[in-house]
Amino acid sequence: MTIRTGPVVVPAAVIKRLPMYYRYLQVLVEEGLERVSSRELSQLMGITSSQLRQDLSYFGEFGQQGYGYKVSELYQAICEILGIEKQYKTVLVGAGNLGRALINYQGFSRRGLNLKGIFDNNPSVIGENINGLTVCNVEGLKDYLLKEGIQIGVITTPASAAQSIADILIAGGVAGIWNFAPQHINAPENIIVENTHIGDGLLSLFFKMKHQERL
Amino acid sequence: MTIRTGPVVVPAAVIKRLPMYYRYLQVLVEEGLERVSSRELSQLMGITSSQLRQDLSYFGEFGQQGYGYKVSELYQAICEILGIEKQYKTVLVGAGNLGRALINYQGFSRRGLNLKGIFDNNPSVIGENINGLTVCNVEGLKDYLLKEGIQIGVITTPASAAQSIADILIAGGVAGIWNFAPQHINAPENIIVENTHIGDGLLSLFFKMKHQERL
DNA sequence: TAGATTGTTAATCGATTAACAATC
DNA sequence: TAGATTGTTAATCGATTAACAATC
Repeated sequence: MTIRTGPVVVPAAVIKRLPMYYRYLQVLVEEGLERVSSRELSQLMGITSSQLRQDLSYFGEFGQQGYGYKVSELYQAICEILGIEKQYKTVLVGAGNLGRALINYQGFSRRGLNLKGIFDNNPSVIGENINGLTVCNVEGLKDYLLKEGIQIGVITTPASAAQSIADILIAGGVAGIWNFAPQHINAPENIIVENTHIGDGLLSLFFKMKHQERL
Repeated sequence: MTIRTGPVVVPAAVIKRLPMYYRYLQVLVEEGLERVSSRELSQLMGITSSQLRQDLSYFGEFGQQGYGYKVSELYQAICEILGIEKQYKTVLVGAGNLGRALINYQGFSRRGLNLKGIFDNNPSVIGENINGLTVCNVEGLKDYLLKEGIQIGVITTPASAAQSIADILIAGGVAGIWNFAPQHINAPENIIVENTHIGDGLLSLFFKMKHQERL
C-alpha cells in the first residue's frame, strides 16, 4: 500500500466522492469484513468498479492484484487522505436547534472534530450547558478564537447574522468555515468555506417527484 | 416567458443546480430587484453566464433579449420547475435534535412542505408539543400514513432504525423519502429517496484544509 | 435606431467507462 | 500454476464554455 505524495491534481468530482467512500468503508470496518474487491464495494455504493479504482489511483495504490483491498487498510488510507486524524480545534456559533443537532451528532466527534466552544447572542441560552460545554456570549468570540488558536468555525446562526459572524471568525484566525446559514459568505481566498444548504435536498426531492416520468 | 412542457432530458448536473437558483433568486425577490441579466446573476452565484442561460434553456424561455430577466417571473418559473407549489403532505420520524432543527427550519414550510405529523419511539418524547404538533408513537405510523394520504417521509432517526422506518413509510404509500440517517436506504424504483448526509460537508472541509496548496 | 442581452449551436474541456497488461 | 483483480491507458460520454445570430 502506497500513498501518493506528489503534486497530483485531483478532479473535483473525485473529491466530492471521498466522504461517500469514508461512510461505506466505515460500515464494512464495523461489520468486521476483512477484504473487499472494487466490484463488491462499487456495487454497494452504486458506482462502477472502474470509477472506484480510478478514483483511488489519484491518491496511491491501496490494493493487491488478484485479492482486492484490505478493508481496514483502505479505510485508514481514506481517513488519512481526508485529513480526519488532524483534530481541528472548532467553535460553533448559533446554539439553536440545528446547532444543537450538530453538537449532539455522533459523527461530529467521530470524524475527529474537536469542539472547544459554543457561542450565541441569546441571553436565555448563554450559560446553558450543552454536551458538557457552556454556551458563551458571542461578544467574547474574537478574543477566544485568538487565545485558543481555533481553526474551524461552524455557523448555525440565522442568515442575517452569518456574514458578520464569518467576519469575526476570519479576524480571529480560523482556516475553515462550515456554513449552514442559507447565505453566501464572502471570505478571502485562503479561508476555506464549505457550505451545507440543508434545504437543497428537499428541493431535489420535490423536483424528482414532480418529474419522475422524465428521469 | 414560455415554460417547456415536452419530453426533454435534463442533465443531472443541471438538476443539482436548481436549488441554488432558487436560493439566489429568493434573495433578489426579497431585495425587491426588478430585473437581472444572466451576467449579473451568474456573477453573484459564481458560475458563468453561459451556464446559467444554458441551464434555463432546458426548461423554456424566461428572458427578453436586450433586457434580461424579470426577477419575480424567473423566481416563479424556478419554483414551478422545482414543484414547490405542490404542498406535499409530510411526516417526520425521529424527534431528536436534527428532527427538531428541521421542524423549526423556516425554509421547510417556506418551500411548501406541509408537515402533518411527527413520530418517535421514545416515551419521554411522545406527547410533547413541537411547533404546534404533538409527537405520536411510531407504532401508529403506518395506519396514519394510509389514513392521511401522506406523500413524503423525513427520516431523522439513528442509522440503526432508518431502514425499518423506511419500510413502514413505503408500505404506507409515500412517494418520496428524505433520509438524514447515515445509512443507505433500500427502496423500490418508484419511491424517490433523497439522502442528505450532513457529515459529508465536514469531510470536504477537512480535505480542502489539508490539501489547500494542491487545489 | 443603437445597444444590450437572450437562446442556441458548436467547440472545448473534464469525467466516466471499457479494456487489458501486470501481477498477486 | 490458474484464477482473480488491480492500476492504468485510451475511448466514450457528458458538461461547460465561447461565440453569435436573433431580437427586444
